[in-house]
Amino acid sequence: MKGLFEAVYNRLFARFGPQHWWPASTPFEMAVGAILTQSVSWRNVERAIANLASEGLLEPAPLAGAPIELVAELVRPARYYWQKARRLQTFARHLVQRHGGSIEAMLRGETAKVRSELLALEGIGPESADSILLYGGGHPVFVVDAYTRRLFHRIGVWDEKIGYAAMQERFHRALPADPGLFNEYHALIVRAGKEYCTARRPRCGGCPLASLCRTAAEAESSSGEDGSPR
DNA sequence: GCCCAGGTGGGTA
DNA sequence: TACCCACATGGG
Repeated sequence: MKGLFEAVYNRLFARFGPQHWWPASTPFEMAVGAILTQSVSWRNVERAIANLASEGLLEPAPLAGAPIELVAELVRPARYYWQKARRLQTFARHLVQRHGGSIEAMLRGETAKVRSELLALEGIGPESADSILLYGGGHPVFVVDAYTRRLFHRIGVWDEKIGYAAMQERFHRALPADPGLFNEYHALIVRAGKEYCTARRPRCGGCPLASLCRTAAEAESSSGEDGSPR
């Protein structure tokens, strides 16, 4: 591991410890969560997953065969529910038709091949595909997301408008291709992001990365010049 | 009442 | 390539 990427990891791990990701009991449930969590808080995803479980739909074949009206109603808490119901069934049907209903079978393939297979499915973009590869299949692929973009932008590592592939490449260059490390690092970024690095009002006080961070430094200095009380 | 959350796909210039 | 928008719930 090199430079800033190593320093950030060490600080986050020292503060938060192991995150035990992904929060799911099977690879298929993990993939369902990856689709449902798109632009939605995890709390709402948990409700949707519990609803699917209560109807026995956390398996590829039953989910693939269920009426879309039922699936949509069950995943309603996860927002965009018609769209996500369709995406879940597209994924489940792909597993049934191409892999005997086994996500493990699909994930046994070579990384680049499985990735392009996932990306070809409706509703699975780079982040969802990489999450499924890493957290569902143990492939050495670093997952980046909105928190990663924001947090490392505020630290001064890259521009706010950097794309997914460019961010991912920076991690792949800086880190050894270790799935265990990638797993923990991404989870730690999300943990820190939720707690300290939110979009509108970051809470830099107490953030383990504050001494590396421009936003935190600005908040600190401006409190002594312009924006301060009295 | 307002903002935002572990994105993706489709459209336009 | 670079933006813009639809999708459409629940919590702080």
